[in-house]
Amino acid sequence: MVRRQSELFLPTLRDDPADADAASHRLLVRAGMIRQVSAGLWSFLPAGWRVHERIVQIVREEMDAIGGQEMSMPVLTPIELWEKTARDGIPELFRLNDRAGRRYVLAMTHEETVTFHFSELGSYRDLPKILYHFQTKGRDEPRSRGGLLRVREFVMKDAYTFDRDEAGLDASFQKHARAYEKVFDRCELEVFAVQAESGMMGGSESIDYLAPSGSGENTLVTCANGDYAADLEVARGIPRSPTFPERLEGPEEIATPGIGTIDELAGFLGIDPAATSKAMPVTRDDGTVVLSLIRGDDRLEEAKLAAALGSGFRLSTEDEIRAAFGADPGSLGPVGFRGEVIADDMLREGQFVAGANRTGWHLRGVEQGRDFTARFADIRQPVEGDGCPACGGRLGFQTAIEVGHIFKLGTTYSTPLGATFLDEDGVEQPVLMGSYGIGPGRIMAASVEQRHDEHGIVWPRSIAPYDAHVLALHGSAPEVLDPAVEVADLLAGGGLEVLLDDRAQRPGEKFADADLLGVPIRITVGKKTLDDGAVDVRLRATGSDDRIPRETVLNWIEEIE
RNA sequence: CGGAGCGUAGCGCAGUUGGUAGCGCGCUUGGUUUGGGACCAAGAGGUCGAGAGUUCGAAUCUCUCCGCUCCGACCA
Repeated sequence: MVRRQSELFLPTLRDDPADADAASHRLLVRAGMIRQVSAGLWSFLPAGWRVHERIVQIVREEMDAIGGQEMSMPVLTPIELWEKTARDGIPELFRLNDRAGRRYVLAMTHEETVTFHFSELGSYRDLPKILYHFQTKGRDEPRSRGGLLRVREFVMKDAYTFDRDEAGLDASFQKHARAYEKVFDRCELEVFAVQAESGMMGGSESIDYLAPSGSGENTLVTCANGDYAADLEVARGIPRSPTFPERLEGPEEIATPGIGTIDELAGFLGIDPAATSKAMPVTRDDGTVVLSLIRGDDRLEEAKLAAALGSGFRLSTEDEIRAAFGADPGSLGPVGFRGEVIADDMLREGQFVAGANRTGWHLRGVEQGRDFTARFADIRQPVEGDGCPACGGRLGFQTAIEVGHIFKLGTTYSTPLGATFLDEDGVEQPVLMGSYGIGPGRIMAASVEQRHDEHGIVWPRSIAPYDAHVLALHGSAPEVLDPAVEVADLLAGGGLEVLLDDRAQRPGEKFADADLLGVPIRITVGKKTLDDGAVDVRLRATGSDDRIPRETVLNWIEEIE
């Protein structure tokens, strides 16, 4: 197909939009692909939608390849379904009423709906199944940002699997993991598959797909050796070993007047900050105060603590702290504390300085087991340069975008929604489910983040808005436009999607717009070369130029592929 | 929801002690141009985010509200 640029709705901008920070935000807006309607609400303009739909098609093909069946479920969902799974209280749910006062939500995901439908099946003979759809999701995000990076309404491909047993669920899960790898390969997107938190989805196992990016919401932790990749929230790093002072037979009180921070404490005592401990009291949702304890030079990873506690929590208030410890924050420690202590694994070995639970006093030589007992877990946040848990190499951090996430849900949804089947023995069993999401808009943004230069976007062929961009310099002049149309038709006849810049604009503006839009192959038709019957072809990715006879352009393109 | 900032033409911005709104880009018309965002000339385009107040007079001062951005909290 040939699209004439003079007809295309493609409002490119010469300047960056004022509030755009992320490269993808900046360039997608400038290239005339997306426009903002309101906070977190974006329209895709024609060229941008073509990219989106090409990604959608790749996802569709890979889903179909693993036996997925495409369907469609409504965005508007009666709230009763969400009440059954106790997800009606999620703050991100958009809620609304119809004229009769019936209550609805805008689906933020479709586990409830798909499981509701699945209940119509009832036999082990119906299993397994893979159902999926592309549908708009609504999420009342407290803070949308960065163009397409985090939005309040977006299209997601969500797939759901139904299996009779763990082995089946595992097989379904692995199929999706492989399909996702293929999707990202085909989109030429660099993506790391990492273990992740299951968050509000529940379930046992999940894999997050993170695309390294100049801008994003996740921090990807990787080892240079390629042995390890994880999201910062679950990553495990091995910090340096502390330099401990001489061992003491028992804890020894020491006055530390006015000292509140670890740096002050370590400086005052003349010791390694890593030989101190930091006490961070938190209050569980049920109101009990728990003491979380980490090494003095570490930071608490709240996601890990939440997982270890198995409940929500918040930092304790000063009043709660005084009531529980009888001391001010800054002098707290595990020795003598009557409540639960959860300590970081790094405190298992050695003697540390800890607060004495007496304002202005600390204890030296505190060791676990002898002086206090605690439950140990990995609750520290890794830092760059930590040792890799797999190989001992150095860990590095990268900003990343979450482009997909797959979950083993088990019976989390099937039980409350009554999705069961009868096995061969006529026994009713809950079906085991998995759920698998991928965001085409985020893939689009991540691709731009990974592939752009100072002039604009550099799309991979697979998801580019067009395969080839034919520029007719002196566009309105028939002696140039006619051969340009010929070239465009030739390419289209060879199966390419072609954008023909037939506008009357000056050459420089056409080149600049072409660079911005980022179509992989550019063919320039101008007076300069037409005398020789030639055109110039340039690859956006490499900037390489070739001058070739215009009738052989298609062969040239086939050759380079 | 906390902190910071910004709302003036399609986009990017200026507007001093309050006196009735401007610049660049873009757009329209005519002309000269045309291989990396041309030039000349003539034009069109604004409830100055909204409301209330102070004032003879408000883009400008006061109050309230709304919207948007960034940081944090949050995040299937």
